[in-house]
Amino acid sequence: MTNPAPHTELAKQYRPEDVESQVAQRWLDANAFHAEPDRDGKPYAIVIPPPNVTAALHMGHALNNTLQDILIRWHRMLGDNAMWMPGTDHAGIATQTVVDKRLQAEGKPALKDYKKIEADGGNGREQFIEKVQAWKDEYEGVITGQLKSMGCSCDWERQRFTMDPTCAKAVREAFFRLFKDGLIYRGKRLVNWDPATQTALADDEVESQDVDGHFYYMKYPVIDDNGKPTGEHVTVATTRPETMLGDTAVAVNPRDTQHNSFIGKRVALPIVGRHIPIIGDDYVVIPDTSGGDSDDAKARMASGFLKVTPAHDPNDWEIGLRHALNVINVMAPDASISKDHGWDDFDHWLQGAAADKQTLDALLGQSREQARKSIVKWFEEHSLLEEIKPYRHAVGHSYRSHVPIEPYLSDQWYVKVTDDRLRGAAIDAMVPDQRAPLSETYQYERKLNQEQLAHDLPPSAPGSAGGSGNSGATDATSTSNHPPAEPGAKGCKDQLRFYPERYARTFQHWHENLRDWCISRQLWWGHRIPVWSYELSDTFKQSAGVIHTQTFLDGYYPFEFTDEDSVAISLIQEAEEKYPDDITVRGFFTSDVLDSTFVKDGYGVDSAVRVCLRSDNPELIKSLENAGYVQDPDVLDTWFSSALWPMSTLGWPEDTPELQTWNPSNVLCTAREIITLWVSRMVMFNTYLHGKLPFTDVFIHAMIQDGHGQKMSKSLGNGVDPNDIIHSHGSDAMRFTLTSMTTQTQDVRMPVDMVCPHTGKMFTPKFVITGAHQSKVAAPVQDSPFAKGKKMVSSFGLATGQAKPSAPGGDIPLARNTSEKFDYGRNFANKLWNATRFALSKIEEAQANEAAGGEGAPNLPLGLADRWILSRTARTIEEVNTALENYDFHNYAGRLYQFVWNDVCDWYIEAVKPTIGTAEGARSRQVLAVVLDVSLRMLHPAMPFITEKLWESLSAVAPKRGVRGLDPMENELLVTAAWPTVDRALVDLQAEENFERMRTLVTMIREVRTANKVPPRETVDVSVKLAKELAGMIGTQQGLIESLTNVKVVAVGPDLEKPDDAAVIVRPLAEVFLHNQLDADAEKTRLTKHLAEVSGQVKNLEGRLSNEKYTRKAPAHLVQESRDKLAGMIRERDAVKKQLEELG
RNA sequence: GGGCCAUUGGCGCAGUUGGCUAGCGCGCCUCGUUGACAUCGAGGAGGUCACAGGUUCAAGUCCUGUAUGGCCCA
Repeated sequence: MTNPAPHTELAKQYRPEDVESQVAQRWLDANAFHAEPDRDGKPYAIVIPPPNVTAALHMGHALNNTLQDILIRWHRMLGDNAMWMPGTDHAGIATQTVVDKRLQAEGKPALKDYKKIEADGGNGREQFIEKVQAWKDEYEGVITGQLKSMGCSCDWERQRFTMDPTCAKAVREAFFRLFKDGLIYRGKRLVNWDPATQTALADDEVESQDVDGHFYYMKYPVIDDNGKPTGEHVTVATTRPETMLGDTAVAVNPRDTQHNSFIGKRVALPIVGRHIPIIGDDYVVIPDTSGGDSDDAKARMASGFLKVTPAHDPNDWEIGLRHALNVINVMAPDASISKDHGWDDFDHWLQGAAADKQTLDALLGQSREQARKSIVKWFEEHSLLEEIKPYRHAVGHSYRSHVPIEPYLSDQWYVKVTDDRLRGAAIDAMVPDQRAPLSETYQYERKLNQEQLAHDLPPSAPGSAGGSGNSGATDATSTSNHPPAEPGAKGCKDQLRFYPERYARTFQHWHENLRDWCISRQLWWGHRIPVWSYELSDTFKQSAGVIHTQTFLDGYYPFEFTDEDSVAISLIQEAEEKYPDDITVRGFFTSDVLDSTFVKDGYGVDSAVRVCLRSDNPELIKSLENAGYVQDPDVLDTWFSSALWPMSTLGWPEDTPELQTWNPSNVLCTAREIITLWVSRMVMFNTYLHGKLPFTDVFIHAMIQDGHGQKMSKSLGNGVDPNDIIHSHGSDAMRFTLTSMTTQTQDVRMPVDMVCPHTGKMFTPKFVITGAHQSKVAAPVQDSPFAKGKKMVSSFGLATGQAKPSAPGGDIPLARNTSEKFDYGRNFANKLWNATRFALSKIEEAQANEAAGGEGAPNLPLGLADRWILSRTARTIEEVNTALENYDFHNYAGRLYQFVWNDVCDWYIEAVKPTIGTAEGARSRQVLAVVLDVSLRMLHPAMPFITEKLWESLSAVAPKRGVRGLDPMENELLVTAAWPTVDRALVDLQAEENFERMRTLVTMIREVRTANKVPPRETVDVSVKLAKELAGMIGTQQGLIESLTNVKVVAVGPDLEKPDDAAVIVRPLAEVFLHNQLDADAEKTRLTKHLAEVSGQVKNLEGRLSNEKYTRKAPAHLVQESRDKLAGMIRERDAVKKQLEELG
């Protein structure tokens, strides 16, 4: 043992700041967190949910990582080969936005300036990415520092970042394989478009918010075959009048008897002049006045006529597909009205009678909000506006920029997650007892998909990873030295289990209702899509009839190529021969043309040759680019790389020892919002690409809310930095409190207080209401309640930029947050500290006496208290194990809290205090040492710093604890010491029972003393009346009872008479007489109350037992229990009654 | 609209397959500091378990409905 640290070094109070860095250094020096695949022990792995590099961690992360650390430390102590993979996520859109905002705030060139540089042929993209990279480096450092301060025992040597070369390689390979297998496609579809950041978003990046809007009722004139108005009108109802510019039909429900006669007629679109058909479609809501459902708000709002704008509404898009309608996009990417992004018939209809060129010209360039006003005004002025009704409805908003999403027609890349090889595998991966019966819709879709796959794929490898896709010519060669996946991912079936299990339903439901995943993002920060495209010439397009998506391919066309087309195509054919493993092509000249996913799925057609490269081959890329191929400018959705995290961090696609050892990992710890975003995708990718699950258990923990029940968020600045809590309470206190607060059902509400930077004192800040959600947050600037006139900035002020703090020590510094919730953990840490300090002092004292010629430790028998606490220890180990096995962290912490504080400190230490320093206390010293040792070991995963420190001291003072079954293996550091094992032989029912009796007597005596106002320091006489068979046992514990209650027990027995002037306390166990201490009034009050209680109980029990049904039907042992209890209660009642009578 | 969850002393929460006098922490009241700890110790007060029905010998726990709040998905 180096540097033994005797108890004398231990301060009177636990001061975390003195201990944490010192202990952390010892772990570091021992490289205690590092694991190697070839080490002994069962593999156990956790991959960290990589925090975004957008900002520092908050309490939610602190909880998340504490729980992972508990599991990892526990398994490390169990002797498993435990590895916790750390790292961070690049968080594409979030980080790009944050950096752009900061650059703007600092008045430096920002994103739009770099975009201009790029557009002008400069390296703007590269320059901007450098800025983001710098931000990433900064925050990666901050986050790593926070995790280390928290004591997270990550394998830091293995730390990864989702965009580092290792992860990038995995992303590249995954994209290539999915592309090759036909699971990635390019489609022209409506996407969720964020006009502010000008990128597509996935469905789950859209938040729906209720908005007060209106229903507008606009009249369109009906025309005859010659385009002449018939004088009739149809009234369409819409919440978005501005999209009427792109209307290509009006729809009526064929079952709507009042309106279906219009089907087949045509209307002239006002302002635009376009002639559009009136079609019949079931989707249209029948108005309540026309027989529709009057309980349906939509039926009450409906007019019977639906304007159909396929380019600007998802439902209309579907209708458009069903009726082969034209798709007219009337907006630019910034959601302003534009004729340059797919409004191809703009000029065509200008001649029409209904067109209003002047208005149209004015509309161009207007924002969607302005355009709405202009168009409504126009309809009003032309008497075509029938009505406006208020209507509150849900509108999708960007989770990042918070502006309303525009459904926008654009070309994007998709992962075909609806393929049975992905979502089917994810559902099959669930353990059967958590899998509900599949929905009928899903079963139907699945059957169709499986039939299609059986047709498309070679029968030898159904659904196999790395199997060939649905195009013939280019996929024939699919061999490589990469790890083979198990066919059909059979090894993944029935393995995935959720804790708590109700989240399995969320997982399943999500998959059954899945839509394909849009993975391209029009951003710069992220993994660039490894596809080079050659846009085929107009000559080709026209020959193929592929001018715009409104025309679907439905037959053969005489293709015509230009010379450039031919060069581009032959280059690919040569490259495919030269690099058969590393290149995959999709496009019109391959067999795709006959067997195209795009056409078959009705997603439109493609007009380019698209080449995916497995890796960057500079020579090949150069020749591609010379031939006119251009790399896709987009990057991948962040979750694409996150989905590979459990594989990429371990070196996939290389078949590394790490991958073999730790994939699948054992458990993923996360919050429930992540189930759909991340858990699902990891399961699909790991299963498909590697034939294994990413993890077998998913533990979903609570979310941390602020004191007002609001989610902690970066934008609200109501998140609490773990370092603030570590500063005010210490890391262990934070960890232990968080662990205790996490139950299986409830989210955690944590009132946040502030620390005044001028005085160091805590106070509750002033709150203000802010933002769209009316959130309650700490006002940006706060007055110090302690130092008059002094001010400070809140974290909300900082996060929103509403206030700028001065440097620490300045006029208006930033205030740290804190919460008195953490007092719980701090107090507990202090208790543990002092209990150990006490034990060590006693052991050292005794050792000093022995050295000075005192007695050696004799082979004394264990006393009652010793036997009791050892029994409790054995039980506690069992209970703690069970709790941890079930991810029941609340009970893990709770049991240990109770054990250490109530059992060890309140009773065991108090019981042995009089003797522990003497020769007869030698065994108790050993027992205390062992009990503390076990406590420290079990608490270590939750409170690593303090336990490591105390264990060091304990080992220095008492290297051998000397209790059979619980002695530790020799080890220098607690972090790698063995987890305690249970010795059932230590469970001692007799000792538990007798100690419990002793404890009851002590409590009785204390109670009657207090009730009769006996000063604590006064030693008084008591006598105890109790059953003969118990008298002997109590007699042996007499000294213990006396020392714990400061009394003199003068008599014990069954036949004692109450002395005159004695106060009495009665329980089923015994009657205790407190001599010469009667406070008659107090006694009367107390006993009267007691009598009422006991009488009530007696009545209750008599009632129960007189019920014949109860005695017949209830289990016999319960009936007997009731009888015994009743007998005791009656004795108790009679004794109390008698005493009351004597008092008069 | 669909799904999930919650409602237990002033506050924050436990309460396993129905079965000991419904627990814990904070707060509150009374008392207590020369040796582990005042970040403490001893004792105490405080709850018709949201509401209404039902099942059962027995309901905080199971079932149905209602109310309120939260989250997720449309």
